[in-house]
Amino acid sequence: MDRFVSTYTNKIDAKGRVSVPAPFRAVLERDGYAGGIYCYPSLDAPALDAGGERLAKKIDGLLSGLPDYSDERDELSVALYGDVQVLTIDGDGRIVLPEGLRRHADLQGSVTFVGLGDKFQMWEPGRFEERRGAARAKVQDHRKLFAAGSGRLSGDGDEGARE
Amino acid sequence: MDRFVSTYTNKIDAKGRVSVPAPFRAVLERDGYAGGIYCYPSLDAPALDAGGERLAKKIDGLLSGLPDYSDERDELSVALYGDVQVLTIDGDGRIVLPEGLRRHADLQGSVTFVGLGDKFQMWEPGRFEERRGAARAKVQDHRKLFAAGSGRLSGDGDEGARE
DNA sequence: TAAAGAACCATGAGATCCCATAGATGCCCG
DNA sequence: CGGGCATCTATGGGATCTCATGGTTCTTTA
Repeated sequence: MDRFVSTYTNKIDAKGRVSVPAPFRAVLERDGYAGGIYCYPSLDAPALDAGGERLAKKIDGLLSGLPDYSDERDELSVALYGDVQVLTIDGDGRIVLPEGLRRHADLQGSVTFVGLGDKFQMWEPGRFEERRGAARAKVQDHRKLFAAGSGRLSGDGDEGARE
Repeated sequence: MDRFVSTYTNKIDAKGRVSVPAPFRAVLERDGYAGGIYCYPSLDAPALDAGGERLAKKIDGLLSGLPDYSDERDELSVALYGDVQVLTIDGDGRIVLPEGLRRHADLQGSVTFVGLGDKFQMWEPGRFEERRGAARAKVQDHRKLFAAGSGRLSGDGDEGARE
């Protein structure tokens, strides 16, 4: 199991600490954990993106596709690297969320960790519920496309009882 | 054949544990069991979908068509990965159903496991009977389409029993 | 030296493991 | 052919371990 999966909600304590869900920590270690996780504001959502080495490499990969010194690359570099913070995980599996990041995602009392495969996001729990609803609706819309392609993800419903 | 087949009903004990039917466990092992089964709410039924590595790869496949770091991918990931839970099977072949999943399928005293080939579903026994009845009626209507497998309709029990 | 940050300890709830029982099945050997 | 033994599965309960969380102490630095 080497991907971030599922969602967990943990509390932020008085000092701004939050426990990273244990399953996520396990993934990070397998991912070549180098003392800290990479974290930055999501480009298109009031949330934070985070991940380990694999995520960092992926960002590198995106940039390497663009010519050096191009405007596009500069812009993307700033967008992707500019706001990145390396958060260290303490002995008890907790991170401290810096003020800036917390503000972007509007995090206060607690944080919802959402696995997205090779990275995860941190959301304000209420906001995340909205987003989750939208995401589910979208999956419904696209189900036919999925079904046509690589097979049925979830062909349940009335056919569920077939044998 | 390593497909999930037939239906079984097992009890949920006081701690929320349920035995995964032994034949299903056998299939999971052949499927490259990696420490846990993937489980998520069915999109359009009060049931849970579950499976092993093959199912996980299928989900990966759905997303692999979308570009990294696109809004769309993030959004779909939330629904596809965010709702997934990895349930570990203990030494006695049991899993624990988390509260959220149990609620979606309205599971209380016992669970009906339904094999669907690549994956299986978990239903509240009563609800499943309703579905099964409806499905049978439907199949009767379209009998000719299934002419080749005419004998199978009522033979679920026997069929499933052999492995 | 005061304030901030990092490492360390404490604890309760929940999850996991291990053992015990019982019913069912199949097999061996008489 | 039949009795009994071994096995496997589902299920229950107790012991143990993990994790999230809160608090305290030590370090660093301004």
